[in-house]
Amino acid sequence: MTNAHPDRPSRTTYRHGDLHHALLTAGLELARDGGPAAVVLREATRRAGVSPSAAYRHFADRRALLEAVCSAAQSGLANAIQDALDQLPAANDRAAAARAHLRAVGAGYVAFARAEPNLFRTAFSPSENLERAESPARAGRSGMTPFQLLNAALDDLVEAGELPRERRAGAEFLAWSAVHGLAMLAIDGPLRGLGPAQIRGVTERLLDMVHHGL
Amino acid sequence: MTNAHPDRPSRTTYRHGDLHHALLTAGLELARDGGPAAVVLREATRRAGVSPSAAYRHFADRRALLEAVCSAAQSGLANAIQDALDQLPAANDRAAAARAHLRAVGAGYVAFARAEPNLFRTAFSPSENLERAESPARAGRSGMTPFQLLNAALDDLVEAGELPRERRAGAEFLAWSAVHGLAMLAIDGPLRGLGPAQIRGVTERLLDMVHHGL
DNA sequence: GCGGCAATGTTAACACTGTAAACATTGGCG
DNA sequence: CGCCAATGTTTACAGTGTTAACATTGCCGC
Repeated sequence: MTNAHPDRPSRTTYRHGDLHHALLTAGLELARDGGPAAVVLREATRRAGVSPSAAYRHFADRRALLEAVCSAAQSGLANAIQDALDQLPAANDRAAAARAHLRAVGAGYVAFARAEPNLFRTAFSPSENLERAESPARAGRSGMTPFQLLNAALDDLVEAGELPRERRAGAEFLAWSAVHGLAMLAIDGPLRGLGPAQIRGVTERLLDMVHHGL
Repeated sequence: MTNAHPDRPSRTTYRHGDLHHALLTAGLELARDGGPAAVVLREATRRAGVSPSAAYRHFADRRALLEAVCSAAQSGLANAIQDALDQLPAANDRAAAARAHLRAVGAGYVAFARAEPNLFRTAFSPSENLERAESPARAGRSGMTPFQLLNAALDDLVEAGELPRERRAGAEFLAWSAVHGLAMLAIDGPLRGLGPAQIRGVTERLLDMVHHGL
């Protein structure tokens, strides 16, 4: 069981063609079912049908690959949030729409953590990481990173008159803290055992807390 | 630099005496300056002045050692919270005291994360972990785990009439989510660069949010 | 007291990892 | 068309977790 993809079509050309992309894809696959610790250089090269050292032509070291995978995972998170936003019904009440907007961001965040716990863990694994929360590599199809999607929702809340402008600054950290913490509890913590409906319930309550407390 | 403790007093007896404890201590030291990934069996045995395989007489595998270290780290977190509680001035206002009680738990939590980021990361690293949030091994000098200290604070809040009893159930998850998330942002996230005073400020604001939103 | 057993450590080995240096191949540019 | 830079391979080394076979010795029952 050392090789999940024993004999890949075993390319005939000497050059691979798009090894960088192949390694990233393999790494993402490894992360999806194994978390950050499972993204291993040699296994990635194996799946790409290439010798171990070949990876060093495209990534400085294992850490560099892991960070690329991590960015891809954050991009997936951004898409999950976007999914939640897309399902938002068109509302005529501006204020209610803004509130729903913020809630959808939180709900999408937690939903992704539950659907892809290993990718979620990977997205937030390496230190020196979250710092660049706005790197384009972390963006989803909307072109925005999870952090930016959250900020947009908060801005919307202000413009809708639902959040006093003087409380806007820093609010993203409060909201993010709450949602991120909940996501962690939901996949690794005491909330792990709960079913989807219950998780949704706790999430709603937490979003209430954020809304009232912000 | 493969061995930080080159020639330990190199015991004369064949038996070590308390290898289990020595390994755990070494593991904790490794975790303190290197995080969960740095707690490595062979290095721990080296520091204990013992051969690599000896560890297997006391821990099933590396994971088992890591989990023991993790419990110890949580115990440290419990003590940090207790420190914050101990510094609480004796108040005569029951309600204010209960509010301060909860805030102290949150503040101690974040303070520990900032003071010992690697231990904090270790405390919450292995999956299958937070589940047993009440294991005695995770308790601090008060005999309570971080989770139990939080619950006690919330109970106090109810008894002081500051939290409606019907909103008590599950409140621990909301409060924990917020504080835990903030702690993560403060050590690995965008809040990493902030100074102690600024972190205290954000923490206060977050605790306001929790208090108003609970 | 003492003999043997079970607990504890040691040695040696295996399979795996990341990484570097020297070498091989080849696409494309002058 | 020939050469060079980019890309991939081979080989090697140090480090890791883990196991099996062996060594030592504290302690418990006779």
